[in-house]
Amino acid sequence: MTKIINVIKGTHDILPQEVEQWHILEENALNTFTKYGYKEIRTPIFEATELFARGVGDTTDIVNKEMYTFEKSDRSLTLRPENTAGVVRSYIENGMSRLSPPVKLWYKGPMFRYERPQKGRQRQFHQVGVEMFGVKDPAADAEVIIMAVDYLKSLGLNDLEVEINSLGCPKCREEFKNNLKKVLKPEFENLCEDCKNRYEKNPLRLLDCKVESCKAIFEKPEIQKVIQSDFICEECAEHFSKLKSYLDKMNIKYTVNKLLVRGLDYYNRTVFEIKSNNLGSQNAVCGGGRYDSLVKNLGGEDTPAVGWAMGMERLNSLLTIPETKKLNGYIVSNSPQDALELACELRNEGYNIEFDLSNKKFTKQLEKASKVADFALILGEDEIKAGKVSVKNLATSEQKTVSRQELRSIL
RNA sequence: GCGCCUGUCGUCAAGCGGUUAAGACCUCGGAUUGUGGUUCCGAUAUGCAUGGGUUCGAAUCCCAUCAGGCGCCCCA
Repeated sequence: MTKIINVIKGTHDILPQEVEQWHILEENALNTFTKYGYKEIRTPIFEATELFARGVGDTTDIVNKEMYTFEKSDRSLTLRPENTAGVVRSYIENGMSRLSPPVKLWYKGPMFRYERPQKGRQRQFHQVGVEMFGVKDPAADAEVIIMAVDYLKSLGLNDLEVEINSLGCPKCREEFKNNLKKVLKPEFENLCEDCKNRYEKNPLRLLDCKVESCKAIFEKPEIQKVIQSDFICEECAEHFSKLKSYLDKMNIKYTVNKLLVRGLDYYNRTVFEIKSNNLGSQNAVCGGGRYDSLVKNLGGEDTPAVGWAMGMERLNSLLTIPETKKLNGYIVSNSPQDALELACELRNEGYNIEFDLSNKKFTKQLEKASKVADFALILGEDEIKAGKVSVKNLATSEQKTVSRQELRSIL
């Protein structure tokens, strides 16, 4: 037997029985984001590798080990691992800084990361996300978070936890990093391998380590003192406290998590995640924050921005599978020509109609009809002769023989 | 990239060294030549992820590869 070809590791088919859920995610996204004045943007699935190296940051895991990069005509191209860099590129390239701020954009689509697949993590996955450009005020941060919660509510997801934190600006963060490194230096040799790595790469992440011996080290008073200190500068602190008060006023429940640090380099000040307890270890459905220097770093005008992305597969696994919709009618007939005629006629008027194309036995056709449709439209010899059709309600077994015009009032 | 666990029909599975590889659902056919959803019969794995090895004998034991699950890292 010829060998079959399988899907690539970390990718999967979205089968017909699952696709209805995706429609729900997409329709609710369009409706919710439109309410807030967002417009959809669709950017290419691959971009210049440099965009991600400069945009996402070349010290990040995403850029260092997770990108699908290939060469074509002497160019280095990469399948997008996330879409913020692409949207920013488009914002700059299309002169959107000339539009009156805020510029509000949303997107959905596949992203690619070369990672070890597990639940809630695949190599090709889908994100829906939003980006708002041009507003420095924390009202923007608040609105974006509120919209995320609103969207999740529209999907029936009410009990998710919103966590927020402030990373400060590059300047105050640098100071904190240095203090942290200084106080941890004597303990460096006692840290786990991962933490030794993080010490150089991203000291903020150290605090989140799950290894017991590391946790014990962090408990030491002189280290706790640094961790607990409010390292962010006055301006950043004000931004953060305004955000909190906006959220309070809008009755958005959240917790401040000082250990919340996002792995993408472009974030500053506000970062947030929305988590679920039903997702295993990949428990964040939504992640985002402010990235005030990204537009400038990619060659645009200095433009503040804030946004988030949600993993659609993760959202999906939290939703209950909707029942598949039944057809309006299934035509039962041994005359394919008449069945086809009636089917086309009704379909043109917007009805969902199917009929048997292989001329199966009457009982088989009716059995099929009962499974997939609300009504059986029986078009036998007698009906054809009389120019009528017998309509059977498959839930109640009621059956009437009617003219084709009368049919519309029943369906 | 690392650690632990798993892999039997389209799906869910029983089997744990010698069986004709259970069973259920789905699908298809029949009982039922124009009346379904109930019922009853029947069909459907020369095969146990793939490749090696151990053994008189392997779905069952061992090794490798591939794939999946969980955790770490990281992230949506």
